[in-house]
Amino acid sequence: MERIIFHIDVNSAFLSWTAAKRIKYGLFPDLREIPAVIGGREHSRTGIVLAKSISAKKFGIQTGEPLYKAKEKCPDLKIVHPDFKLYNECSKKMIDICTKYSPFVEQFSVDELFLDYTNMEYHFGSPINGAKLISEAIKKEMGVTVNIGISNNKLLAKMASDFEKPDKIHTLFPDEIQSKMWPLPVSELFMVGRKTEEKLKNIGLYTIGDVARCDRKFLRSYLKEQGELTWCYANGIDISKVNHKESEAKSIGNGATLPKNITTSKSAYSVLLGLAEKVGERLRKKKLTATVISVSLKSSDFKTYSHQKALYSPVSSTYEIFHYSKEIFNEMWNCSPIRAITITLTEFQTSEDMQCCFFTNEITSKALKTDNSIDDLRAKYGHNCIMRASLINTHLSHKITNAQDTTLKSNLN
DNA sequence: TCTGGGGTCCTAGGACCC
DNA sequence: TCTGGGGTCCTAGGACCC
Repeated sequence: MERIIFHIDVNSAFLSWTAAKRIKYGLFPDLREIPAVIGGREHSRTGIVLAKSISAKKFGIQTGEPLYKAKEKCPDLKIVHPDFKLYNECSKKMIDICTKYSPFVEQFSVDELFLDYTNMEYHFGSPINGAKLISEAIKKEMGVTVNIGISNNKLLAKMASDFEKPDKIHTLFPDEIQSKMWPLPVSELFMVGRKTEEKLKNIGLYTIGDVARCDRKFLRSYLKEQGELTWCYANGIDISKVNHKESEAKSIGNGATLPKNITTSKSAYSVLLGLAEKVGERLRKKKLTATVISVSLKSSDFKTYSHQKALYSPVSSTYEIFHYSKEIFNEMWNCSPIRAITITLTEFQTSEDMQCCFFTNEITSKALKTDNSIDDLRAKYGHNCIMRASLINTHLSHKITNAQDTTLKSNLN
């Protein structure tokens, strides 16, 4: 039996959610009705456009471009800082609303989800009708609009939700693929990025239809697994299921682009310590330990290098994460200026497994106790209530600890 | 003042074992 | 001393997503 799958996508999510919150607090005008963007620190080199209003788009402003460039295109542009805590709350709320229309809901990203509507017609009517009910419920309860794509599988539903925006419902059933999807440029196809687009154009494939009609085996030999996938997607083939069970994270990482390029190992260590604190706190919050640590560096010419280390016993304390990332850093750094640093932890075990680990020594358990106390304090009184002496006044601490710690006040201004 | 931050998955090469 | 092939695991890098 054919399934009915919805893909639900919040229109300019970060901007819409922020706008809805401002309106709730009586702050006008509506950000969606003026040239406005959500973006980081305007005067720092890390400030880029994360989301834009429709009128900002009319000025040629694009997601991902530096804020100063956006401001050049539109001097009156309103810039509002992101509030990731709010976005996570909104994401959860949206899932709650959708779960009333089907128990099979899969979160795909902070602002997108899949919903399996199969057999729900009995309760909520035709797929179009069900989609209208969901769209109206989200609008009423959250004050934002969504696009909903409807089809028989996730890929086609996702492609459909990307058609005309905002506040629209589109279908893309298999008999509509030729007319609605094949004429689109190949770059519009899910999982075709810049590199693959170039390779496809090199062999004369410009539209999704070109790819669909090309020989499957040939494309596979040309692009390997990626070729197989692209051919299947171009033909609307996708057998993946809506996975409504929450899947465990496979990696946890934190990184930072520095205000200035780093040229000494001493300043790199400060950054590593700040990142180790952050990533460690997240790991411990999930009651996990990790056995692989990786450090990646971005040089001033935007090339990234990474090294990883498999550990004999799992770690979770800031002390250990810092210790090993420093070791990895020393091994790999060639003294060229560093633009950004990231620490990533993988290969998790639950911390219960670790507690009975034979190798857990006194230093480790002491470090863990300290970390847990700090984590508790921060959970209660906010991240900045306590800080390592070595990080004070480095202004790196500010950069790292405040990266996502935006207050209500600054968001409403 | 060019280009954030957090993820997943795939590939290719090398080490090591039988 | 020089030779094989298959399998697994690890690592670094790269592609893609939002």
